[in-house]
Amino acid sequence: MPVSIQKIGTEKYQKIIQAATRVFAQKGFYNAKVADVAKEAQVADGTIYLYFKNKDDLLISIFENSMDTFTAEVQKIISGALDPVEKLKRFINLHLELVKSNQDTAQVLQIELRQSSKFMKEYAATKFRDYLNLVSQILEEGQQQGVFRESIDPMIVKRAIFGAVDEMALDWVLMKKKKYSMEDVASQLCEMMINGLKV
Amino acid sequence: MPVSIQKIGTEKYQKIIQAATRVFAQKGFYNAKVADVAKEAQVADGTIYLYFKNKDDLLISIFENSMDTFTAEVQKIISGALDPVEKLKRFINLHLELVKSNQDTAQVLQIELRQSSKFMKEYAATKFRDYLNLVSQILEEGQQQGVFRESIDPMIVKRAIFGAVDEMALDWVLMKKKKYSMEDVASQLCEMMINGLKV
DNA sequence: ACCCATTGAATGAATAGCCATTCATTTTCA
DNA sequence: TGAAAATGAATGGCTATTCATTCAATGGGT
Repeated sequence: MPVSIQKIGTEKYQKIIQAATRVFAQKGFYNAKVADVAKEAQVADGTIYLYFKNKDDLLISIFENSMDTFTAEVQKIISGALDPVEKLKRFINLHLELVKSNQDTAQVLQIELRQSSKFMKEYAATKFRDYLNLVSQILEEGQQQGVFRESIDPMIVKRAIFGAVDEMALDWVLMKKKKYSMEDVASQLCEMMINGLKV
Repeated sequence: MPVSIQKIGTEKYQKIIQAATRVFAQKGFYNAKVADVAKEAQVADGTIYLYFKNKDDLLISIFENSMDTFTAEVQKIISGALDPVEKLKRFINLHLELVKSNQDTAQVLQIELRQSSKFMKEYAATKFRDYLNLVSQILEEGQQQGVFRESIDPMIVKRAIFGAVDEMALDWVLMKKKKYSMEDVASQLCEMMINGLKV
């Protein structure tokens, strides 16, 4: 039986997605058994295949499920008539916040974004680009308004900013005993980035 | 037969390590067969096991082999009586350079280590910390000399800097058609970081 | 110079275990 | 009561690892 679109959003579909997210984050995609996911979701092994084509599809679905949401959330919070500096601050804070409150998902995304088959990489790249472009938008806006230096190249710098923020977020999540708070991280990042960009 | 220490550095050992690096970068650790590595190294499957305990050991060895070298190289170039700003510039340039000229290794380190077992993650963390601390050293030195702001926390910012630089490097490597040169990347990064840190 | 015994390296076919996926059967529920 | 959903034991494919065998180099004896 094919996996029909109407199964998405089903209670069981969500339960499995969430279980898979936890399990993949915990053991890594390749070390996780489908049976592990089934057990975590309190479901029979075969049930997974009523909702997902195969193990890969499970990973792709996790990605799809969350990436759009994250992009939309960031989009929402930075849109409006705020000044670019404020937008950048909000972006940094929100990204950290999103990672913090979706730790397992964040770990899975990180992994999926970077490894996996060619198909997935290209597929993921598109969704990822949308997210990244939220940053370059801010940068361009800042340049137009004369608050950010003209010499910076938004296409390059968007990645640097993302890299810094995401590395911090993931590290903070993976850190056993928290040596500093997420607020400290946010303010340090904001300070450095803003000063690094301003005219 | 155990893998004796004296096999390390052997011509065949190196040949296998290099083949494995290429294959893992190409197909990903979990999708690569030991037989693939053997073929790439022009060696029989069984021969691999004369030099490495198992497939995991191959991955760990790649990591060990390169991480120390990289750390040493960076250490060398930033030591000496240069000012911290110059050191930071050198660090950024060298890291980019290292990734550029060791693309397969960089991919294996970045991508594969993130998704590997808990053991490897913790093992890798040590070597990685050594590398990161080269950055915080620079930052502290800069603060002592009064060129970098006191308000920055080296323990936090070292990771942000690494994140930005490494994300750029990896992205540049993975990018099919290069939209910009590595020199552009370096100068953009330097500009942003230095301005972001200066008093 | 030649022979051949010894040793360690290398080979690759065979093994064995793992685990994704299937599907005959059972359960649920409308 | 029958269709849909769920189950989980059985299957089959895949591949890491092993190991009996082959190969090559060395050197001691003639």
